[in-house]
Amino acid sequence: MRMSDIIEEFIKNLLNETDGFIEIRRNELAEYFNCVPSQINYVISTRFGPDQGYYVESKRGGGGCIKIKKINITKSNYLMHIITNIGDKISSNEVDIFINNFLNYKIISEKDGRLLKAATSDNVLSIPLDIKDKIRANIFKNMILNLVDD
Amino acid sequence: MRMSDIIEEFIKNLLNETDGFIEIRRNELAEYFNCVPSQINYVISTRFGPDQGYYVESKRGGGGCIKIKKINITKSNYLMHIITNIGDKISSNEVDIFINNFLNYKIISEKDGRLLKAATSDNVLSIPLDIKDKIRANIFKNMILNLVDD
DNA sequence: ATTCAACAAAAATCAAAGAAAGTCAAAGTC
DNA sequence: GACTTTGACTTTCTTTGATTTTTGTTGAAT
Repeated sequence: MRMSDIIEEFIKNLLNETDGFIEIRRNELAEYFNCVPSQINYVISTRFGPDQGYYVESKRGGGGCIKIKKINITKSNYLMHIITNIGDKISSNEVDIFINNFLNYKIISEKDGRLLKAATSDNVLSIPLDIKDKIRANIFKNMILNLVDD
Repeated sequence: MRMSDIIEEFIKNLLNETDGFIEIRRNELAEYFNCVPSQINYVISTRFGPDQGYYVESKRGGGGCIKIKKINITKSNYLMHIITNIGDKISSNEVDIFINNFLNYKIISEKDGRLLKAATSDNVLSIPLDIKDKIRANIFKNMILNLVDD
């Protein structure tokens, strides 16, 4: 398992134990996991962005820290937000993260998750790079639209 | 016996031992068999496609891997039958007919029908004609695979 | 008591290196 | 001729580390 995944899980566990709000010391966390501090930034920027339903704030300098808040969302709000905020291109990895978050928030079922993945994964979409991410965005949005109200 | 056949058998054995789902490291496997990594791709693409009842997904980069899932055919041979009989290309119209039939026979839910449609419709797949129907077949088959067992 | 400079303590950034897997076509086999 | 094997090259994702930016602290000068 990747270090990034472990850290991600750790943070999500923390969030679950604390009603959705935590404050972490970047350096402490990095030391705990025996990685460089900037890895924490990597994890946060790839897995805890606003599109994933998290609000992040931080402060540098002495006593600095990173605050992460899990945004409370309703299903249709959230999905609509995603749809309107996805640009006209999206990578396989980004879609993956979205799907995982949907599952996390229990917004979609496991089966819907599998269907979304099956339709957007890189293996399945074996088309030229320059259009791949566009088509993926298309498919993804269209599918999500059909999940909004039920 | 050919190398590819040996690898194929090896993977199938793994799948049998693990309830039909495995995660492999391409490089490890290649090293184990003393072949070039891309041979693994060859084996997978010729023997573990949707037509053979396997769903495959993978991830690159550090910690990457290939996941193979065997779909239990006996549970729902109708859908499997469809998959194996769709060629490597399919039009939007044909897909629609399939979906309607599925619905008619209550093989899938309304929602799944909508998702299938959303991912395969012609306006979503705005790619050159020569590859469009191929990609559609790919998406369709892989989605159906994921409807088979639950 | 206030101000300012120097220092220390975080966190952010960004690019390079590393670690997988994918692609494609040439060469080899049967 | 169809199927396999091989390998050079590409793409994707992660890890690492040097450098920068921001914030807080301390202590001397006014």
